[in-house]
Amino acid sequence: MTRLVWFRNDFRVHDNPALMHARRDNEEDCLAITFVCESQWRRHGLGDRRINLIKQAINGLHRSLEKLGIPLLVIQSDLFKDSENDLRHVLGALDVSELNYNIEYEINERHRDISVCRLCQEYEVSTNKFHDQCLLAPGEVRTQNNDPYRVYSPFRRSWLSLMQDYCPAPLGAPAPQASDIISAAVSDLINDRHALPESVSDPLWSTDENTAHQRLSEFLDSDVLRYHDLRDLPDAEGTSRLSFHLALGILSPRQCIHTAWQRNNCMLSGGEQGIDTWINELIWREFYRHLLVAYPQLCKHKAFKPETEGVPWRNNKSDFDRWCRGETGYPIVDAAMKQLLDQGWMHNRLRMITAMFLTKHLLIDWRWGEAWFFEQLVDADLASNNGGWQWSASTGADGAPYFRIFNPTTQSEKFDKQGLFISRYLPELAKLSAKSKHFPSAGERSLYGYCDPIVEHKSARERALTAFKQTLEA
DNA sequence: TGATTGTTCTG
DNA sequence: AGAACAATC
Repeated sequence: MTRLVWFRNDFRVHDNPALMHARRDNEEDCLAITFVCESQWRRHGLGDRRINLIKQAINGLHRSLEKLGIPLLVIQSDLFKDSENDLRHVLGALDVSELNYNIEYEINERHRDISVCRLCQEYEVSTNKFHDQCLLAPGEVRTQNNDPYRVYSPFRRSWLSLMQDYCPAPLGAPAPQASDIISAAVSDLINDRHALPESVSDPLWSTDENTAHQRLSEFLDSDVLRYHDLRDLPDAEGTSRLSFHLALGILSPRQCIHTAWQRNNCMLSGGEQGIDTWINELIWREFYRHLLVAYPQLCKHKAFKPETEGVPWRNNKSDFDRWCRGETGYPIVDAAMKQLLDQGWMHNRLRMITAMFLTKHLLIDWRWGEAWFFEQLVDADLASNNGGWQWSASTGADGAPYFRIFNPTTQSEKFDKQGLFISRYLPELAKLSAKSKHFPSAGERSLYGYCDPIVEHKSARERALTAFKQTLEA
């Protein structure tokens, strides 16, 4: 009998509940399986860069599993429904006892899993599902009324009290599997396949699990102490940059929080300020996942607040394109958008500034921006991306009130005081004084070849206020 | 996890 | 004039 462990968005061998369960003893052999559903991923909006990185992560996983004596069957399936057929063939070819996997919470993924479980029933294969994306599974954190939380602060309070200032230790990696346990059928199946072609590695984003562990310890050994003070400064590299590893499951949130908890004198809050603040960000991550599960409309391009569906978005394609390319004439916005294109990543403060600029100053539907970020980001994650966008657009559960509109120039002066980040991505402005970099004069723009502002701040702000006000207070 | 505007208080 | 504050968006 063979146990399957299905890797989906958890490309790691450490702290992987499904993998550990499949290797709980040596009674049966264990085969890892994963499906490369490129068309499905594109349909979900992932871009080239991220898809390439997933393939790289799969190849890395392949090598890690090899060291553990666990073969990985990589199947290229196109769409989810194709992967179901492909799984059927595997179940037909092998004597499978069980299928183990860690749960994905997005709607298409859940539907796929429902039909896969049905398929397993047909073949008398038991299915074991595990929560690995949150420390407290979605649904476990509820108000006294037994409702899901809609507001962050009370969610956080409740989350912390349920955790009781404790964080369970990560699971580690399973013991290696002896090669003689592997059944002939599995060997035949594996030998029949060719591996996923090695993709070009991305110098900025390592998919290697051990490198991620190193970065985590490094961050929590020193950088985190300045996290509270530096995390809002895009030029400072004050953030962990671990969102990518979390998004692909190269790291688990438990590994992150447990390491932080240890460094924080075994506290989840009320300890060192930097560590507290970082853990708080990870609780935001849990919050958005819990929301996604509690409110399925979030998976279907719906606003959390239905009344905001009436906002008269302008949806001007050429304005949108200028925003995407970083040609709005607001330096902090443009530098940020160029960082996204350059790195497949954007600093969190800049995500808020650019998102608010698109939805408020340009009055363009948050879904356009959400899709662009999702395509470009190496850390693209439906729950967090949607949560952030709906926060900025004031359509979300616990969003910014619609009248809280960032002034991009003020944000720039506050968080990029010397204009160093702006200079990094807009070298044409390098010669300007720090003061001018935040918003160059008309003369300075034409002198250095920088475009004119796409909208005038004050009138754009008023346009957005009016649009929201008429919609929400009608 | 704001910004703006108008008012009062300070020097 | 400019800080400090409150009301409003």
